Amino acid sequence: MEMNNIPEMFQSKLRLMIVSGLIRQPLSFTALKQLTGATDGNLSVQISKLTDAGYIVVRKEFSGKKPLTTCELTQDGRDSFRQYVELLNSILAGK
Amino acid sequence: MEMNNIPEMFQSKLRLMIVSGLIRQPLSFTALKQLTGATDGNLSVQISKLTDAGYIVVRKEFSGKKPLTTCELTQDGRDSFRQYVELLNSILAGK
DNA sequence: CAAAGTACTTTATATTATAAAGCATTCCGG
DNA sequence: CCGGAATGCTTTATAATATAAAGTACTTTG
Repeated sequence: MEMNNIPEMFQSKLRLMIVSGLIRQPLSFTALKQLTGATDGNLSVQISKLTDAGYIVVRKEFSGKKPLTTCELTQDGRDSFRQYVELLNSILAGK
Repeated sequence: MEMNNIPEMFQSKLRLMIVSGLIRQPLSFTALKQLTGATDGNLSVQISKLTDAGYIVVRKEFSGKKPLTTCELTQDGRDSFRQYVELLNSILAGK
């Protein structure tokens, strides 16, 4: 069935939450942590995977003397998410 | 006596160790930590003081995804240290 | 069904910074 | 001279991220 089309990247709740959070605007690592309630390590890993997949881009800078990591959805990530939702919609509609 | 001429910056063993360590070449935060055995917090604070005093400069960058802090002696810091040693020499020599 | 492979999560540790708290020293006034 | 106030250094805790190792779960396969 269509289920096989579900992209790897959306088969994790945490990654789904990250992408969902980024739909409206870019968010910092800290903001994503609060939003998702994930542990530092897990969040870091999943951000890396989304980055490797080209779904998000990460910008690193120093805010004063401390590191600041900001995540933003790419057009590709946005499109993939939209397609994924459409897929679910069509499945719901009985295919 | 001459003792009053001892610069503020050299009245702390840790700062003295930091400056001493930097005489030969720049060192990273981590290297200074190993060299001095200081705690992170203390080292960070004393590096800030030396920076504010213009004795060292700090460069911050990302080494991969992690922050890397490198400290280097300024000409001013080097000169001050030299003067300080000279002062001690003269005191030792009986003024 | 057991063994193996995969993937996600947690935990510990690494890099630094800041803030708060603890200590020690010096300096004052009485 | 004694009891505080003022200073300054140090430690401790916590914050911002990353990586590696260990734990857990699910899935695939013989």
